[in-house]
Amino acid sequence: MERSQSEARERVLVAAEQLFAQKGYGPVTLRQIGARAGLNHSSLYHHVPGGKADLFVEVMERIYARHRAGLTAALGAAGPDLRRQLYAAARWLLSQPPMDLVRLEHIDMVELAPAQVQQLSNGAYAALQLPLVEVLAAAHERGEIAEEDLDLISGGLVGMIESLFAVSEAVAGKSRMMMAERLIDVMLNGLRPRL
Amino acid sequence: MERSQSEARERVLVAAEQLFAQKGYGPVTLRQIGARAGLNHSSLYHHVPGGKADLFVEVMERIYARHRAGLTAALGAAGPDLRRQLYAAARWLLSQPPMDLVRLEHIDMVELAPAQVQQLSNGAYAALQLPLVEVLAAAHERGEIAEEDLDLISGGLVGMIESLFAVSEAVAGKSRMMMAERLIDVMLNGLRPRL
DNA sequence: GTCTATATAAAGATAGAC
DNA sequence: GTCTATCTTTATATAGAC
Repeated sequence: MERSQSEARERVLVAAEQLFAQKGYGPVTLRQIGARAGLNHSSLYHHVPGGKADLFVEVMERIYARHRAGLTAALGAAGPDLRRQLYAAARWLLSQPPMDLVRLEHIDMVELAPAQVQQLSNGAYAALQLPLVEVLAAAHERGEIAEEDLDLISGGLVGMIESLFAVSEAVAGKSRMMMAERLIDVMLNGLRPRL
Repeated sequence: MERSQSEARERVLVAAEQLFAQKGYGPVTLRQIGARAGLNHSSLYHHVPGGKADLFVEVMERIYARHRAGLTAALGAAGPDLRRQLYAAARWLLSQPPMDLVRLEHIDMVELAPAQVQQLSNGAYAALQLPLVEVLAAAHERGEIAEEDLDLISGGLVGMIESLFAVSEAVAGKSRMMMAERLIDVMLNGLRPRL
């Protein structure tokens, strides 16, 4: 093992994951992470000598890995129908904390070193875009969708679904998943009436 | 005048607007705002006695007012065609700093008092959704769009366009405006081929 | 209106005892 | 591995001179 794969270290990573996913990089303090992991904040440096920034990058990698696995599994379990696949992707994304890639790009990453920024950018693309691009490519080959720029489409879909996290379900009067399904239907069929 | 409408106060509000729009609430310090306004940070309390939180709310109200006016003007100047109207809305949104409503809802607002939260939520809706809902309603009456839930559609459109702020134009190889136009076309016509 | 000086709190990080 | 204690910095906020 290349790192101290202790049980306490795992607790630290889980605690940091919950807090970073919820509030981003800046607002989370090492004392909060330590408290949630049952440790004094100074003990974190034993498990993650690189400090807060290194901890954030490692935790984001874990989040990306889970998203990539979760999205791929959801898409695989949805069967061959594109609409059901996109529903499944939405269900997965809405089951997780918001990724808020705009915040990540414009706020969190500003505080990190360039190499860390590059690492996170690549991870986000592989986790959130690639699985969707694959099913879109298959649908494109079947002639079900016309558009060729699948990166653009997958990004637009993810952005639209994630933006539902800004909507209060109480105010909207329906669940985010219901809203996501209608928006996906619009993306598939278009706002303009079909003849 | 109910407040000290001095020239220095205006400089403070402009400086705060730029910084809050760029980084959100937490990461911005009063010292940064003061420096940009040419004032010691302690002098800010003369112009905004309520401190950082009050300053943020007042500044966000100004941002909302500008968005509402800018969006309405852009839509009006676009003429009667829905596609051109949506293009104009995208051009406006992409000309301004990201609003990042997910961050606002899940991070910034957590640090504010409930009354301030309510005020900001209402302002965001009136600024970003209402102008779009109006043109969508007109198009709906002309029979150009089938979907009835116009709040959902306008929210999805805004979220999709704003999510382009997470995309590097250098990586994508095209401008955000070009991407926005293609996504709007997809929303209008659908991914599925029209016969 | 603006400043200096300061109070108070909390952040990231390190040293060293156990 | 974990702690206490501390260093250093920086944040919001206030008091009071000018």
